[in-house]
Amino acid sequence: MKETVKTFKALSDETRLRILHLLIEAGEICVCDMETVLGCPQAKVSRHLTILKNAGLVDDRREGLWVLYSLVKPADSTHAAVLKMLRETGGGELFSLDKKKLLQAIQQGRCKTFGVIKPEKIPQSMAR
Amino acid sequence: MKETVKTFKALSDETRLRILHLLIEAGEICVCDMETVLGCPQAKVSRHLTILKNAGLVDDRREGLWVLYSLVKPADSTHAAVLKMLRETGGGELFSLDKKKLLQAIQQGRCKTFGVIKPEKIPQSMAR
DNA sequence: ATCTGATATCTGTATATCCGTATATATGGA
DNA sequence: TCCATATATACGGATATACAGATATCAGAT
Repeated sequence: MKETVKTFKALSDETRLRILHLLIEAGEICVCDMETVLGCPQAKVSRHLTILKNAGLVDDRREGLWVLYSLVKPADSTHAAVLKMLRETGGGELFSLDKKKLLQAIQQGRCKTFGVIKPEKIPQSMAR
Repeated sequence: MKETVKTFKALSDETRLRILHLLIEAGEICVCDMETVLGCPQAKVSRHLTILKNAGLVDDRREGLWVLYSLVKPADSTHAAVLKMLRETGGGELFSLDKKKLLQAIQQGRCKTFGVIKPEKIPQSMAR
């Protein structure tokens, strides 16, 4: 049950929920794109990503200069249920704005992930 | 998304998770039975119940001297998903002990809810 | 080796949360 | 009305968390 508490604590912050919903939408993106979309300073984004990683909710991998984050493949049933719940509930209005901002960043060439890092992996919902 | 954060914060505490699992198991019980089962002081239980109530996760109703708490009928999809998740994940070892303690309290006549308040409503899993 | 861009960590401060203890409120009975 | 039981709330201290700003690390290019 201790682990479950850790999971819920990780989910108890608006910025972290926005990040998770962004990852649901985009699949895998770099930290600087999160800064762009969320409008948060770099240190803040990085700190929250560390928390999500320690809670076992996201994975990271380095790709050149960048670090790309994505949702984990859920290991236990709690995580699976949590991620399913997040997908189902959608995130509300604030996240709709984030999604719009990501789309704009892509269209205006300000998105690194789908601009220069891996343009071929752009998700359906974001492709023009 | 603000509401979602509130929900997760309410879930980010071991005592509160134990209470929720207890309510899943017992259906509706009074505060003093929770004290007995959880082994927590009255004020602590009451405080956590207030937090769960403010988060919209539990309902309460007065029955004479006692106040009986139960899980809400979920209003929105986030709550429904959360409660479903709690039911599915089961709560782990610590809660198994709580369940045992509830059973013992019933058998030894120390449980108010199913001893004097509403003995006819004792759940299947607890009946001898 | 040095420079630059991207990301992570440290530090101090403000705020939030949790807990134990004490006190208040509510209900029913003598 | 007074008492006993059940529950809720207020207060103060300890710990945890979030943030901004500064600094450190890391990878690649020159």
